[in-house]
Amino acid sequence: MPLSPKRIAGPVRKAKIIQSAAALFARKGFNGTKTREIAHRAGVSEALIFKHFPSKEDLYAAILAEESPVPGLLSKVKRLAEQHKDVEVFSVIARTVVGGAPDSDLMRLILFSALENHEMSDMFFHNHIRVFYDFLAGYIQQRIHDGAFQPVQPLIAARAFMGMLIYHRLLTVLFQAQLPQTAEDISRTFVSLMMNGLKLPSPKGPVRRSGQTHTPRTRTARKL
Amino acid sequence: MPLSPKRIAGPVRKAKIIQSAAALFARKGFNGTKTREIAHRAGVSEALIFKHFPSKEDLYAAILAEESPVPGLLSKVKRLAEQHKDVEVFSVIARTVVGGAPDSDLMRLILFSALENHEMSDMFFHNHIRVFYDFLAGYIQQRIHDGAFQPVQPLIAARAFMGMLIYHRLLTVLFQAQLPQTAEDISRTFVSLMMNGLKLPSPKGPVRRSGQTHTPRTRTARKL
DNA sequence: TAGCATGGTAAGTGGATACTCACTATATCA
DNA sequence: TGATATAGTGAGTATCCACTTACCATGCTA
Repeated sequence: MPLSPKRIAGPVRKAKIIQSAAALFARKGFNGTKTREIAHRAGVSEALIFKHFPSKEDLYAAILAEESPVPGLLSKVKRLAEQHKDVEVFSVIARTVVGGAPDSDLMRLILFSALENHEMSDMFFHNHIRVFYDFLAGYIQQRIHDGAFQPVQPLIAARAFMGMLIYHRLLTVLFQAQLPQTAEDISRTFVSLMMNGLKLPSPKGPVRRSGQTHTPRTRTARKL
Repeated sequence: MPLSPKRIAGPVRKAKIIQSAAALFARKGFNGTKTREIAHRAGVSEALIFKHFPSKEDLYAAILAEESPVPGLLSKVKRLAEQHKDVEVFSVIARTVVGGAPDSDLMRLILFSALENHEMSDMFFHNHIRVFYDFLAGYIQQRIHDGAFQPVQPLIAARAFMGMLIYHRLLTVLFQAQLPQTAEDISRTFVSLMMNGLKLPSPKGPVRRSGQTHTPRTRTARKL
């Protein structure tokens, strides 16, 4: 071993360990990842990990507490929402998610922690996912009130849209089930479906067996 | 120990072991589940597990090879599809998924195996999920050809619809994020959004910036 | 009812794994 | 320049865990 290539400031090492561990936890889960591997990947001894984190659990928690892509997206979307740019609102969200956020590591990390039910996962849900839905549902509700969208349950509609996007990510991340189209085309189709879906219903429209009744403002016949 | 409460036929024991193991693998994943726990839950000794399965891996594979809810649903849907009952086709799928299939254990099992990338998960994807998509996409394509739906990419549309449903299940299974509405109402909203989304676009319709151009057959004005 | 296949277990075993201990190396600065 | 705090490690250790071995128990049938 040469003279002294090592010895880095504490916080830097700590960050490096977190980064290495995150990559491994994302690929193999908490139980599947060994502290020895983390140490090796971070280029340090196993003992050093325990100088920085009391236990493997604590290291895991530190990772999940790191930042998420949600706040950034949310503020961007809010600006568009204020201007009632419906299509833009949905497009930005779609492009962000279909285009790769959250990245596959974060996606796997969240899934793993939810499945293994680490408490941090509830935190993630409440602080990030939930906040986002509440906003999106609120926006949809407002636009229904404005007469721009048909009266649907806003939370369900929000979930439906996010479902298209996240599930698409899920299939690509978990099963490498890519689609032949470009991310841009896929986003556009999702947005198009959603915007059409939210438009006021046509007369011989779909499933209106019970629940909220609502007289469409304009009506027209349509072939088939 | 009393006289002889035990000694059950081989295949029955084996099934019991599979069942116990499935419940545990679903809750804690492959690495998180110990053979000792499986034995305890099945009410047998650890050694007996290894009489039935050469290894823990083999036991896991046996579980994933068990049947899935897909084929049953698929045949039901096919019948409706032949009659071009669009709304019914989507409704049956929606009710089945929102109503609880796959059950939460199976859902978790699939997710875990996908994350831990067990080969069985690829098999599951190809034999069950994929088959289902191909059918649904085929159906959508046919209805587009019939002039009943607007021309979208069928695979993307199929993924969008299944996304709404499965993601909804995912949130309830992973985060206990229930919605206040009944399963029936939720299904109806999903179907309604999808059917509207697939209808031929209105003139000042959404996002039509590029890609497939298509002159709508009938057109009507709609307020806002 | 002897013999045998089958159902079942207690008690290991060897290798892995999270975490510790005792210690060395390097930087900082009074 | 040495006192002190900080960065770092090799070599454990106790425990756990998948799997094995050697053995007992029970039902079946010739």
